[in-house]
Amino acid sequence: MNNRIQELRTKRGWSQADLATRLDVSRQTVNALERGRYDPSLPLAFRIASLFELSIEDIFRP
Amino acid sequence: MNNRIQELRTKRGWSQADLATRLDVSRQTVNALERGRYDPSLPLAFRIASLFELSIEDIFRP
DNA sequence: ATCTTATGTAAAGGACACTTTACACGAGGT
DNA sequence: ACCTCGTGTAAAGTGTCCTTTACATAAGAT
Repeated sequence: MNNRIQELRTKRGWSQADLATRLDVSRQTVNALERGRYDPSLPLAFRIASLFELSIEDIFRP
Repeated sequence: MNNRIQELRTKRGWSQADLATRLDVSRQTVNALERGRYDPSLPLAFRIASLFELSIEDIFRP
């Protein structure tokens, strides 16, 4: 599952650690998501979409 | 996380086993999702949304 | 040259997502 | 009485999600 997390994060000038804090996950989790090591849980996907004010479908594509 | 899976399934006259087949998961997984025992993975959430022709946000709410 | 910041990665562990097999129960049809 | 169908649940196993701790490296600032 492809995602635009890195693009959306850097567009805002945030580090992975910044984003991790805002999502209430570890920095390693943000790194793993950006590098495609695994997909987020559904609740985390909702937090990501809400933070970036986009729909889940706009950020992730199957 | 709340979801409308049972409502959408019964509206179509499908059994849990019918839905499981269409989603390519076990019947127990459908039952667990409907009963709120756990949330689907993100890929499965996409398959559910696609099957019902709705957005993930229309089916699940945090 | 040293320090800091950002990123990538590893290992070990806990919790969750999903499987298969199996059993129980109620409702309806014959 | 029996059979089938739909649903609920349990136990054991596998893999994924996410954690903490820890180390490595590159780039930039001083």
